[in-house]
Amino acid sequence: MSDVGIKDVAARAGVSPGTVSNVLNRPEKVSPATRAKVEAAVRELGFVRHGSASTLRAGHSKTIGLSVIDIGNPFFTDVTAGVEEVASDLGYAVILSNSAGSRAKEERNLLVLAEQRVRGVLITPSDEDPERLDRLRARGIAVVLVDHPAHCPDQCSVAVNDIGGGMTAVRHLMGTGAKSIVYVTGPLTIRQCLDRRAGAERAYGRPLRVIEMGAMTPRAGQQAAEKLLSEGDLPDAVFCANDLLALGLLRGLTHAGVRVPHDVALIGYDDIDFAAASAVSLTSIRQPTHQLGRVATELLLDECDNPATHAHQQIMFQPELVVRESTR
Amino acid sequence: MSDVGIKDVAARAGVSPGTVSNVLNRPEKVSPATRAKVEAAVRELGFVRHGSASTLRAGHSKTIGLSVIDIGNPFFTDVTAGVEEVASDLGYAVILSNSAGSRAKEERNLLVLAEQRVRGVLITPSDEDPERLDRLRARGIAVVLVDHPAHCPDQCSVAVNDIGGGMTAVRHLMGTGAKSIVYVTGPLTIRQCLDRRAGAERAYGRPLRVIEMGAMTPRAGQQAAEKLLSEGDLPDAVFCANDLLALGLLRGLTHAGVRVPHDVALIGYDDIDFAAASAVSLTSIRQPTHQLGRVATELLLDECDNPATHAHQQIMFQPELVVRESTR
DNA sequence: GGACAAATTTGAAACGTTTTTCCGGACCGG
DNA sequence: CCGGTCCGGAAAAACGTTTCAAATTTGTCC
Repeated sequence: MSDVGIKDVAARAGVSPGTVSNVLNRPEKVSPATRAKVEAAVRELGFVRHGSASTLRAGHSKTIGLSVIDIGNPFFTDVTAGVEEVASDLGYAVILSNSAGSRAKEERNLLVLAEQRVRGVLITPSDEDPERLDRLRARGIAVVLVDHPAHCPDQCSVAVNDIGGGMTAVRHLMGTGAKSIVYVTGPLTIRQCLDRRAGAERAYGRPLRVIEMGAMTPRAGQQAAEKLLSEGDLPDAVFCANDLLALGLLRGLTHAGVRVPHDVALIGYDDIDFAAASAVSLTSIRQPTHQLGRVATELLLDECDNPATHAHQQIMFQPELVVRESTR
Repeated sequence: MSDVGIKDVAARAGVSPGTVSNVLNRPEKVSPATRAKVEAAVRELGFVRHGSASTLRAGHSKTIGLSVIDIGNPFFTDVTAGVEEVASDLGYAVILSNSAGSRAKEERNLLVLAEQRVRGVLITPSDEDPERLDRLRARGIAVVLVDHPAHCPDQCSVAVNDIGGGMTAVRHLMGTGAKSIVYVTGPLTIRQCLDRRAGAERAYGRPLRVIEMGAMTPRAGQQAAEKLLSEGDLPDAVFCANDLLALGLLRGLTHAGVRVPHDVALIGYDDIDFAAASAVSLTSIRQPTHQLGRVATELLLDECDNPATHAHQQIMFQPELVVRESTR
């Protein structure tokens, strides 16, 4: 039942295998009459093309790889959803790999992708080292950087302006009258955290008081609240490097009897779904996550399907302020 | 640079292609000396096996498919993370497809998976119709049902006891002294929502007052709060079919000045990360989501790699009550 | 009606592995 | 020292497509 090949279809339709292949791949090259015959045979026999054979002979596959840093983070989930949408529409399969913050795992995953002969790879690199990616590209696998600006103009990238986002956040806080502002962040080895701080300080005009946590989770946010409270003098406002931190912080402050936004204003980053749903809804910097995934995939597939006309682009989206209760 | 094949390696190592293949696939069949030579050649030439050629000849691939209903839902995200972990460990690639609740899209995705000749498929079916899956299995593609009990004993499935979970939830609420309880749910066409209600009513001893929403999102939860408030008499407790609904409801109630848990106790379902982080932390029914993904993948790969000894299993996990502030 | 061009279709040779059969030599006991 | 066994490695035949040149049919124009 399973082993219906192109030859069986050919026999059934009374044509040669080559013609069947043409019907499958260049329908316009074959006369309507035979095309109909072949399509009927395909349907009757339940023929399904053998992707591997096709890939082997044609030299390229219908799959792309997606390598993210943390599939559990709603940010990446949204990106992934966007990627899957576009890829699926164009008949591409998406091979998902999660580097889980481990450089070694990322490396292993890229090897698997190379073995699968993916057409291209979408990746949010876990560090700045471009060497692994250059190796992929040397293999003829297109690479598009996601949420990371390209380091050179010979490749595509899709990112969001984190410096601008940081500026917007702090400008908004100052607009509500905040004088003293604290920046609560994840590891400052992460480019996003760094850039957001840089933007924030540019708007602030001088260095910010920084609380750096080891992770960017609700739990870490709650710990940050304790730290903030134990340090004594409360700031007028807090800028968190992402919403998970902000939600945890919000909970920690509320518990200690600190009222948000009355005592302390609070702004997050990412505008994940839960930002609007928390007890005090969270002002945040919205990133076009879904769009990020979609555009990155479109760029990648354009590079694959139209290598001749493809022009590499480094796209930078602008984030957007979403004002809610936590800063009102 | 890219096109180093097994022959090139063979030439370099001074052996035949067949021997290289043996080193790659059955290292124990080849003498240590030649194995070392071949491995050196592989390293020097940067050889990467051509997965498609391998699949074509060997008749089976190193990929599995994962078809989920909504990649945006933290529940599925956790499952996906578990799947990816196990698959990646065993050298399998995961092709992700998101049916987004659409039967047609699910069907298209399954076709793509069939073309890719995946070894097996993990699927949370979007409806009860087993026909599509039987077709896959007729093709020799193993299928494991995720978060859905198998309808017949000739296949594997991994699910969580939703009836038991519903019972646990309502028993807990009654234990805190609640007399009147409302069930806030998503569409009752969804098996999970139905089962949870069934369990809840079994514990309650009579039909529950039900508020059925069109979606299972925070927004829908907030609308449910409005509905609840407009209907006048507040219950002692509310059981929500998932945490997203519960978080939205919590926000809606809090806004209206209703105190949780003092005026109304509240329990959710899933125990997503944000349940612990909300302003009033949420009591919930925890499902072993990550485990669900892991075990399902282990079953699938066992079925693929040891077809002889494999015994189909229908695994049913028990959910677990996590008590937090919203019911204290 | 014939000649030439265009449009279709054919047939066979790849693509890079795995697998199976087969062969030469090393090793063993008698 | 001989015959039989084993073991490691070689050679060649698949696997199911796509592709390309060649062959055939169809169509056009005088």
